[in-house]
Amino acid sequence: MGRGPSNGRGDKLNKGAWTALEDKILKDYVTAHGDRRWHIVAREAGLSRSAKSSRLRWLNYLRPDIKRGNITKDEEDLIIRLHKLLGNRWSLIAGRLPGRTDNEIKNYWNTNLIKKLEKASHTNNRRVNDQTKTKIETFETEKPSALLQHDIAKLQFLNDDICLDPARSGGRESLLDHNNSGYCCSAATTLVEVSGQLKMDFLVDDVDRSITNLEYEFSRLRDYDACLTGSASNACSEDFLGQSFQWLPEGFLDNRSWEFASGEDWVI
DNA sequence: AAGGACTACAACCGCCACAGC
DNA sequence: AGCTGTGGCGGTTGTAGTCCT
Repeated sequence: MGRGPSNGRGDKLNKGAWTALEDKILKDYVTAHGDRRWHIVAREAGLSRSAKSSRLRWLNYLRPDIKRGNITKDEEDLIIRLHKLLGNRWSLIAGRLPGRTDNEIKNYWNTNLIKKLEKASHTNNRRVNDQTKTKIETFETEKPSALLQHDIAKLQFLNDDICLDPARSGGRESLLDHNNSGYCCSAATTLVEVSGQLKMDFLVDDVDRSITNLEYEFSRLRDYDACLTGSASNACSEDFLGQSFQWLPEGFLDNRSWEFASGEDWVI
């Protein structure tokens, strides 16, 4: 039998479920001294717990701003959308759901949403052509600002995938996640020019989630657009400060009409 | 009522990034 | 430049509670 975990003083560390007394000790200590330097917290609070265990208990359970209770429908929708954009980056997703922890969202995803989405996907897949998994969704909108168009076009350069040939399509790539801020968009995959019109295709590979995701993704584009044009809130603007746009000359897209390409194989 | 299957979620583990030395 | 300590993250496990037969 190997040596058990220790707190540096030779004391054997507790593992497993936290007791109410341990919770109280930790909460009182962190409230008084702050939640930094966890090795000091663990040592000085008088808990026979590791720094890691103490930190996790505080962040996932004892923190005063934790929201207890069931995940709401709105929160669930947001989790699905964010997961579509960010993947298993639970801390980023949690950052967009006040009072929820990454662990809670991860658990909710693994125990509820995976099954729910698999079931929905199975149902919806029967509605589409079984020869293809990738769909192109129509999304009509008013013309975004030139600056946003500019940035979308920049993306195409970044991906080395700008194409004016509608036969080509790009892969799903991050659009706005320049600094791991969590603001990314996987929607703008292909920019094409057809008969003098600029079109953007949204490629989706998950039919049941496509519409809500496209709405969400496009709303993120609009948020981003608002930030660029100065019409957004400070909080939003701060997320995009310091971005630079230099791949296309100003005005490159200004005089083009703007729409999103219609899907050819979308089946309702 | 018993016990096996399933669910929910707290907690742990291993890995990585980063700062300080 | 390399080492060490620490914090943070995502994956996984353990287990209590619930459901089902």
